[in-house]
Amino acid sequence: MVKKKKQQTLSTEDKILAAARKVFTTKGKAAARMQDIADEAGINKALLHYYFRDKNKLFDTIFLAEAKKFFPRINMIFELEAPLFEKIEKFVAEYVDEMRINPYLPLFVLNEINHDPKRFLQKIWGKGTMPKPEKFLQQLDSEIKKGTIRKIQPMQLLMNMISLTIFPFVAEPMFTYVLRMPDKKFDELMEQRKVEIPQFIIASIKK
Amino acid sequence: MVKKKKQQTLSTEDKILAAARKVFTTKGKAAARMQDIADEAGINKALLHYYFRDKNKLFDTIFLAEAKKFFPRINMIFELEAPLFEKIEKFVAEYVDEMRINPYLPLFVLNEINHDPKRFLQKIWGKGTMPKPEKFLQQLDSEIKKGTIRKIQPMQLLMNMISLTIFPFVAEPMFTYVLRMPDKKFDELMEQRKVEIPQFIIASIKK
DNA sequence: GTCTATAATTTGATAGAC
DNA sequence: GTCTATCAAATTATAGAC
Repeated sequence: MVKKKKQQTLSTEDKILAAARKVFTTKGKAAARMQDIADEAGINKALLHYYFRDKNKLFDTIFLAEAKKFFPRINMIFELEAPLFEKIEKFVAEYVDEMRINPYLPLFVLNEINHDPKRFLQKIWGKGTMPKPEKFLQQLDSEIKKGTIRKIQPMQLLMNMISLTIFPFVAEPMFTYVLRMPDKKFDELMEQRKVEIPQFIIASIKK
Repeated sequence: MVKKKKQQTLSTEDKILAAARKVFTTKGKAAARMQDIADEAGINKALLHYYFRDKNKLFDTIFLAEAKKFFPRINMIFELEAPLFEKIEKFVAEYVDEMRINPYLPLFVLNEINHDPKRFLQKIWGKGTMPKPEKFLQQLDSEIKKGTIRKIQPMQLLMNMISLTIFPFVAEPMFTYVLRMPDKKFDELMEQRKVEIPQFIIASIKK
């Protein structure tokens, strides 16, 4: 018995959070209006300030929650104990699943980090969750020495893996336009990529 | 004799454009302040409005110029008449060079498109420059049939190529932080990618 | 063309009734 | 907790002198 709510109706706080999430992630922090959020939540501005003192506090709450969906999965591949190819498959599948649900996620997070890196580093990201890529990079080194995969700079391979997985979601509007692709077709392609990306990587590095 | 300017000092209009470009691309449209731009240009706000009627007009001027640096190169690979592997190398090298000079470029463009796709499609992108990927996709099909490269969905390969090339620049702040990488090291890695990416792709698809 | 001063508008935030 | 009304601050835009 985890959830106590018996009603389907959300609490005011939850309505605000859902509305704020929608407005902030689609418009960005600077362009988001407190009035937009109030309208979206079906309440008035004063109530926003009652629950969350000001716009910055509300934004931080949302951003932190979204960043937690985005980053821990990168961490995961660094921590996970598994054979290399299995790790790659798992990483790609998890990320694609997350982003098919929340396609706005990477662009929102990357953009806000870019606009205010210091705030992000100091206030948002606690030192406890600092990712440690060393283990994964060492695993790559070790596989190269064993001769399982061809010689390649581990850092480059890591970048390739992350780029292949995340970028299409960052560039969705561009892709659907440049390639004249309906949203449904795009979503199908993303689903296929859970297989396509690991295949592409492994075909490139396996000896 | 292309450039007529004999003085090193820029015209007021050029100073404004340079300042606006810097402020818009680093802060984004919504967070950019006319005062910031005036300060950066070393003039006052009134003069901004004298040269460009309002913020929207100024922004459109900047965005259009930046988008033109970003998109035509995608178009290039669609139009170019060359063997496949050569095309890939050329595409990657051109893009990486452009983005090493303007690392902010892809995130700025993709973000503003995302925040207002209709404005972008209707006002900014003329139908004349509409990219036509068909030729490139057909070339891939043809190479697969010839047996030069393994079976792969052309659309997926195209996405892979673009993702590998552009994403690191979108995610620079994340990479330099997560991988604890000084800016100089990042720039070195990007230079290497001009070779690394074509190698990575070709190793994956060549038969 | 360029400036100072100021108007007009937008927007975040608060006071106070219910 | 929730609302209406209002204030205060920030920001775009203009008027008018030089």
